[in-house]
Amino acid sequence: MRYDAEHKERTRARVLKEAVRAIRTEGPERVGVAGVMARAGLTHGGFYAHFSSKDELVLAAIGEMFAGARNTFERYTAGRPPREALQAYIDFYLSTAHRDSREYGCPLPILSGDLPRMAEPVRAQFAEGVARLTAAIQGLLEQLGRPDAETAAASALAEAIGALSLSRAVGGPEQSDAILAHSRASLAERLGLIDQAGRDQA
Amino acid sequence: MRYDAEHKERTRARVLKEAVRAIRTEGPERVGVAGVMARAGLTHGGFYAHFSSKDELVLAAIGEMFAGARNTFERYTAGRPPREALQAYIDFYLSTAHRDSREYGCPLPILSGDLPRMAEPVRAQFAEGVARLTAAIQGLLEQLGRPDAETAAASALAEAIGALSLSRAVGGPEQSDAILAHSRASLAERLGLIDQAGRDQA
DNA sequence: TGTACATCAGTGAACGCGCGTTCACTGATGTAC
DNA sequence: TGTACATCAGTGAACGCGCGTTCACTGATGTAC
Repeated sequence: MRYDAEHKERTRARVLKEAVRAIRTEGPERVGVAGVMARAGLTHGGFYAHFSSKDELVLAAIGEMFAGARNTFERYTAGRPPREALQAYIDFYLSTAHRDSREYGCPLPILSGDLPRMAEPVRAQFAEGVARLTAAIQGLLEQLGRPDAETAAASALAEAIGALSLSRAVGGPEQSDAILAHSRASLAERLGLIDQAGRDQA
Repeated sequence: MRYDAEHKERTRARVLKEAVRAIRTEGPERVGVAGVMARAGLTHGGFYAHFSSKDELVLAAIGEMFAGARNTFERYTAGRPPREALQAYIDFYLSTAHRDSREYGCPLPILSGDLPRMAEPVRAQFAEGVARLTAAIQGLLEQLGRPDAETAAASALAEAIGALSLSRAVGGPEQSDAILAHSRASLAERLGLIDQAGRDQA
């Protein structure tokens, strides 16, 4: 290699990072090769030295997003007792900050609408992401001794994703804040958490 | 007018109907003027006799979708006692039939992902649709004597939308069916309904 | 140490394609006499 | 009743534009001697 061994890899990572940003901001159907490359400080022609097609880029970028989501879950829950861990993750998930920063948020609500039209490998990643997160929540609920942990986990995840999607879609800040607050209150009650922190933080 | 008075109106309705179909199937960003016109049995040039732009078409089509959704809610709830009405609507909403027929389903999960990128009038329609449906569910819960009807209604709607979105996004029929079943069970319990019908129908 | 060479990440012009929109036109139909 | 005319919904070629992809090239860099 003429450039040092990591050079190309670093460039690829930069392009990938910009692709993630673009998917989050514009949606997976609107990402453009030229735009992503320009934001990475390159011209569009060089793209094919790193990815064989736009579809491959999107697939890789979505993989990156799910890796990030697993990280986020870890960050909020690792080393905490189950009730506190659940509380922390839900408070984050249904926070106005999460709603407002599509750039760093959970990929599930961002991708769910476009997914039925996407290629199989992406759908498989998504399905695994859902299963993984549901299982993680279920695990916490089982530690709390809940007998219906599986149903409760699936239900909580569905509500969290639905509430976040709605709060982003609805324009007015009041209506949007209310959607998040109602779901935080409901989840706190259903899962036996304390809602205080959640309410105040909003 | 050279053609009888209703001729143009009927054509417009046909184009609009195809636009609704296309938005539901392909998503609002993918609808094409030429495609919609072709499905309506016309050539693309004639489009501008009916709509001044593609954006106007999309706006009108989405209006149509929300009108349909109000109809659907009425159909499942009108003339029924509140508990039965709620049960019927939720059973419909979280049915595999609803999941599988994007062509006739609720516009909220279909549009929520694309909405943050859409024009103001569309967002206003969406926000009104959410408010209306939440209020209708809240009304039923109040008739059932629930003190926290507002929170419960917002929470139930969020869960229903989230579960439907996830069940559509996830590929495998088992995982998808399970998501619906869990949310039906959870909502039935939370709202004091009987889940039998829901479980069996899936 | 200095010079000639080989490599290959990145450049930028060009391609075919589908899109939304425009526009001169056509021809089926209702109206006037 | 029959004929000439006016209307206008719908046609289809053309436009400019942005897209994903290709490709001949360039020039900064590492290697060989």
